[in-house]
Amino acid sequence: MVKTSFISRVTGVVRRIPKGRVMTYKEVAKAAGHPGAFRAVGSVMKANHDPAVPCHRVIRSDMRPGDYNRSGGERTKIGRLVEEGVRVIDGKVVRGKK
DNA sequence: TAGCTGACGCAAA
DNA sequence: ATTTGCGCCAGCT
Repeated sequence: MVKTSFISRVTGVVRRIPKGRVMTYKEVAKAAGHPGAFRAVGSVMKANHDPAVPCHRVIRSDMRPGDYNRSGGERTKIGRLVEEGVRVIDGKVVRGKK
């Protein structure tokens, strides 16, 4: 039972994100086969709250954490990323190197 | 069924 | 550097 190609691909990609690593919405959309569907990626995330899909590891291309939910937004996401081993400086995500 | 919104991205001003 | 407009797909009203 495959919801839609897009959702399956997106969830599959996000699920493969290793700990301490983050991927931008654009990268995920591209990896999912829809390089221009970064909007849909976000929509799918909130609509599909799958525990195996660490949506908090998906950030914006601006290096900002973006939003996670309406109850905390960036702050909640930042704390989660930091616990995973991702360095967040000045509200911006740093991928292991600077 | 149709229309609007949204956890976004990029270009232009 | 910041703001505005446009484009994209899926989900909700």
